[in-house]
Amino acid sequence: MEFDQLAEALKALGDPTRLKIVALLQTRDCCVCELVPMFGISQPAISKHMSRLKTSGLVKETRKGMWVFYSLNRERLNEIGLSLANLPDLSEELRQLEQKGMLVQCE
Amino acid sequence: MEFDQLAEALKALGDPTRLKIVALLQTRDCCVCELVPMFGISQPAISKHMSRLKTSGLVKETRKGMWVFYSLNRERLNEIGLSLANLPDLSEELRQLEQKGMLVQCE
DNA sequence: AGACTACATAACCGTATGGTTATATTGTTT
DNA sequence: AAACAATATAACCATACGGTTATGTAGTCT
Repeated sequence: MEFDQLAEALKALGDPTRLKIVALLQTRDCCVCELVPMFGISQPAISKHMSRLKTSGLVKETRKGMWVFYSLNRERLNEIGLSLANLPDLSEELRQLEQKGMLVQCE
Repeated sequence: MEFDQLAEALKALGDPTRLKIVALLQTRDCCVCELVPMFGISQPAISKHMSRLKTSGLVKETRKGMWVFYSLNRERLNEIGLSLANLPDLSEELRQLEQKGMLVQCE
């Protein structure tokens, strides 16, 4: 995964409310009206959080009558964790920069 | 790890520049003056990024003469990855909320 | 059709963020 | 001591963020 995309995903997870929502969705799917009383913030606030989680691929929505059920995209969450545990090796880029003299080796 | 603390760490990683710095530090320690030309942003900008990474425990600094070498705290990075892969199970909290009737079970 | 419910979107607001330039601060060198 | 180099801090700025209230939209139920 590219840095920009991974950073975007990490930023989506880097909010306590969204992080807890993701944890909740591990247990079971939830609709917005369930999440509102849990977090004590307004319905639009929850909607925006869900929208952001959806944009970064962490959550899928399923319309069911009036309700919109959000479910966790476990593969995506797993992928982010793996990317974080396995960040790209930039030693080659470092070597090239050093060769071009663009990199001062301090010490 | 608590949600707030983990979210804080994820937010620290949720910036492309900082994420790439962390990846670079996997290869070798760097001082600020090396990072500046790599990213094409100002020295204070790099300093602030390093400060933030240090605050969230992802990076350690070692003063060596004029330079400050930053090194990756691999344990910390690992810990964050593990926390993300192993988010708390909130099923008990969900159950309690349902018992109190504070949670509408939709459908 | 009309009222109601769940959700999304819009407009707004205070604060955080990521950058800048200017100015300490600290160590090195002559 | 004076000049210089590397880093940090301060002050500032535009944009992003996380919340709010108000309003639109779509499905449900008499």
